[in-house]
Amino acid sequence: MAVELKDLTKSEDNYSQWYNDLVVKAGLAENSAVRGCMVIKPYGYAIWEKMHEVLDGMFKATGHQNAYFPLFIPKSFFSREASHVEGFAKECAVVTHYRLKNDPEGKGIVVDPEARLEEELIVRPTSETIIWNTYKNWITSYRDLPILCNQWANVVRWEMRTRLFLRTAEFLWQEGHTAHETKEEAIEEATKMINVYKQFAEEWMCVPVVVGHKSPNERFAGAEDTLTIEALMQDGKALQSGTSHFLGQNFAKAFDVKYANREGKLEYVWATSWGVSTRLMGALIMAHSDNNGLVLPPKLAPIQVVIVPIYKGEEQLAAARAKMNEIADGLKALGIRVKVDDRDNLRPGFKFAEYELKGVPVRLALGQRDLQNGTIELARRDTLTKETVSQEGIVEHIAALLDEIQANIFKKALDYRNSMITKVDTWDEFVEVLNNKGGFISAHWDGTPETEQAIKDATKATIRCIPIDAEPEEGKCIFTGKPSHCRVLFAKSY
RNA sequence: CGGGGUGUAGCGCAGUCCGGUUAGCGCAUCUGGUUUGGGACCAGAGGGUCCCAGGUUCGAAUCCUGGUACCCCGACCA
Repeated sequence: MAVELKDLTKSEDNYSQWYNDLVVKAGLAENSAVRGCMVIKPYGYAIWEKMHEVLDGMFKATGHQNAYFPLFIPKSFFSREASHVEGFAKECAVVTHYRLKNDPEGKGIVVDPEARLEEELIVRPTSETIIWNTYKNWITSYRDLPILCNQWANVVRWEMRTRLFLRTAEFLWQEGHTAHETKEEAIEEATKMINVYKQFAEEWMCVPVVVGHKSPNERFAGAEDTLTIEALMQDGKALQSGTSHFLGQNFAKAFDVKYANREGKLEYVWATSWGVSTRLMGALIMAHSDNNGLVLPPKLAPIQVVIVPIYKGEEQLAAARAKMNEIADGLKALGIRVKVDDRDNLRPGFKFAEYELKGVPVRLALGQRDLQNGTIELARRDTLTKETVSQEGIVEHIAALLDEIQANIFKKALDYRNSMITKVDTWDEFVEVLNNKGGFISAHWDGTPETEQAIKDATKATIRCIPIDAEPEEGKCIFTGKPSHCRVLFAKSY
């Protein structure tokens, strides 16, 4: 296998090449034969599957139910909400025909021109329109509300430029779509779900995030307010990792979804939508990985503990195997995901390197010495340290250690992130920090889209969010000098 | 869509400028043996429409024309 990652020089141009290399070599995913799409390999999918399972549990615990809506959306649905169509029109895959046939000139298979659809179908880039067209039939009275649905699905966005996990033409996600009686209830729902995402990112992925509002420029097409969780990658760029939108009555009006309220009057319903995608995989990889490969938080690692035997000959292998299985059984009894790697054709050093590349949190190595002394070698992926410990109580020790590793990975990411939030008050400082340090820049902004655009044009930095817990503070916009009432976070982003 | 780069064995590449035996190297694979506490070694074997099409030539991986795919940078991107 001879895997060697290119040197990780953070915040250099080759960071994305390094990331790409890592994703492929760690066996997570690769580019597919279809432009801009990716193949998620079993190891990568196992991580996603775990994320899916945990998030799904969190959605259900907050009263949501899963449902499924069509992949294809009639073109006409799309144009009902003006800003929505404007936001997505440029990146839609369109189905125009429904049949192929043999080329009469013998050049293989061609699209049958006779089989043109009367109305083209859009491959969903997001499902608001088809879902609201459906909700219309489900809602007549306040007694039908709220509707709290979530969909796990794939969507397609024909982006001009793609990156594994971060921006692929097709990606997996979940999208929650809820309908409510009142504005307050919808806002509360949108807030609740962004906090679910924050909790998931921090407690499961060990990725600290800032919760905040998007500026109007960055808002979802069709939303009145977009809440976001913003994470920081190791090269100092921000990654929008999940969003929750308060849609107001925009889609209800576009699809004419009214309900009879408690006074018997017809009103439009209030809506939210919220989603996270396989982009979270990119966040997980870019937030923690080092030059030896992935560093996975124990809670999401498909393999939490791997046991590698060191032996000479069949007899020693058999002896090691017996002890390894005993320890593995003990770990499994505590619900720990453990793998015994007794492959006979690979040497220990190779296996060590391989599991480091794959980010396995804890590695045990068991050899003759250990069998004689009742010890075992224990290596941590997060700190790359190893020690020889007693086999006595090893199972409990590891159970506690996994929690410690989880906490340590988060702390490391949090310390880094906090060290990369820089307050600046002048334009010169802003440019200086942006070019030399990166990360989030906390600065005053006059609140206008024009200024945000001008800053973006000048520096490529955008407002990542207006933090939800931002303290009111009087100041002057770093670009125009006009008055501002709170700081916002700027960064370059993926 | 612009700028740059690359298509040669499963993977990574050399060879291309300056055309010339049977297209080569490393890794991986298979066989046999020795190994095994940080990416093993020896011996042998298998594996190729040199991205595609056309052209020039006695002869093309190499030169010419056209096409195509992928990668990086930009533009673009709730």
